[in-house]
Amino acid sequence: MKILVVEDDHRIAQSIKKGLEQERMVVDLAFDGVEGYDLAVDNNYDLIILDLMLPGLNGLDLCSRLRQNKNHTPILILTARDRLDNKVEGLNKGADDYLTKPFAFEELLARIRALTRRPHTISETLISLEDLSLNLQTFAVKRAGQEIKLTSKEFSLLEMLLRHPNQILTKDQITNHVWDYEADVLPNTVEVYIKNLRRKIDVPFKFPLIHTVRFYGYKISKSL
Amino acid sequence: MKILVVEDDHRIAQSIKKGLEQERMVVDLAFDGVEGYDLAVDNNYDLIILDLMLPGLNGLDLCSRLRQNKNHTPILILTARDRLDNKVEGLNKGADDYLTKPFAFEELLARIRALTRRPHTISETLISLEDLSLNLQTFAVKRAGQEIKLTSKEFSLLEMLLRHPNQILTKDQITNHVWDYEADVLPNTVEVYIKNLRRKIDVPFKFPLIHTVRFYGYKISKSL
DNA sequence: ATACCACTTCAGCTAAATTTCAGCTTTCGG
DNA sequence: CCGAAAGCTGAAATTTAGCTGAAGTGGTAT
Repeated sequence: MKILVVEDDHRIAQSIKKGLEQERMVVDLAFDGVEGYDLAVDNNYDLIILDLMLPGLNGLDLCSRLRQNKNHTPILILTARDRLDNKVEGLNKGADDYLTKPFAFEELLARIRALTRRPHTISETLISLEDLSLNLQTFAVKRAGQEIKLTSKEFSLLEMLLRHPNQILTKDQITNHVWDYEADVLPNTVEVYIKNLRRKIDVPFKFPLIHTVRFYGYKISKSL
Repeated sequence: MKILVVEDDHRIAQSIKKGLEQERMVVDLAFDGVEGYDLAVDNNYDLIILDLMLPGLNGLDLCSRLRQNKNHTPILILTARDRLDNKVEGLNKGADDYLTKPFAFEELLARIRALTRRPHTISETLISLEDLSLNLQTFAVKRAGQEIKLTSKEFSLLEMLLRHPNQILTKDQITNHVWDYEADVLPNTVEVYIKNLRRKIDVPFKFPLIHTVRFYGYKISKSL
């Protein structure tokens, strides 16, 4: 999966790149519109992530130019929350989806998955580990056949854990994925969420799935 | 169910594609007439949705060319409201139905169902959940044997909920289905409609069917 | 013109989710 | 066994999504 990110804010661009690479995607960066346009026509990307406010060539124009050239690469637009009116215009110019800043990385990932998956399959909407399963379509969470109600942050955190089973995730990685990049959350916040998650999906059941790895972070796995 | 959408406006094309995929249909897109014609002859679609104003080869010509080639795939034509005269010509050239822009997605779905359902069956005109039923032919709504009067938007919203029972629908999904794609409604509008629907179909009865799932949306189901 | 009706928006309220805090427990090297 | 750092926890404080009564808007029938 090869993705082009056109975004002049280096901090956001880098954080997207880092996050996507962690998901085994290949990421190219462009910091202005012209550079972005050139890369887009020279390469066959699976997806273009495009900020609207760009030096050089603005996002909307870049978008319509590509479309005029019969380039149908899916385009995901990033826009500031107070400029929602751009949404309509963007979708008019040929963009496929949009996301308002600031966004949590998990949200971005969800959009990317939606735009790039070729045909729909059931397996993509259901992730599970042992007797725990999580339905991304209905947001239903079950363990040992029992339905469990989670809040949205809890769901998002559990989703991230389940997408990286048997792997240690640091509190830092977690805050970067689950919270938006402007949020400045304490490590303790993650601890609290882990605690609440455990209360719902671990404590009432025979064995725990979420494990603390002192000094490193947390891990979801069958044992140890 | 495999459907071809020939539409040069990317926003409309994408919104149709996204909506139909949610209904478990497979959707191919073509952005101009020639591309559309090629796809249509190479694949055996169950339905073709065709915009009239197209670059390359216009919709009416595409339509008659297919018919000349003995391709009898049902064709649904999209046309601007102020060009209703096209309707007659379209139907003459072999189209099976037409829809004026802008349309609400639920309208489109209704046409598609009409064109692709093989034999008529009762089950297709009556959808129900528990003691609530909804007749698509007569637009009659009943709960516990009692007739209920709904406005057209209320009906449309309830129909969408009932077509996806036990499944959470976000406010965004709802506005995309029930309102036309040019509408720019606030999330609160959906809340108000839900409230009015509840007043009519939930409050006067023993147990509620419409449930709020905080942060995610609404769901119609027997319980929880 | 007038009254009605469906539809949409608004502003204040309520309740739930989120975040922080302060004190507690556990772990681990010496 | 002790002290320090890391993690845990219950509850308070804060923020935000959703609810609601009422008002505004535009179209249509009388």
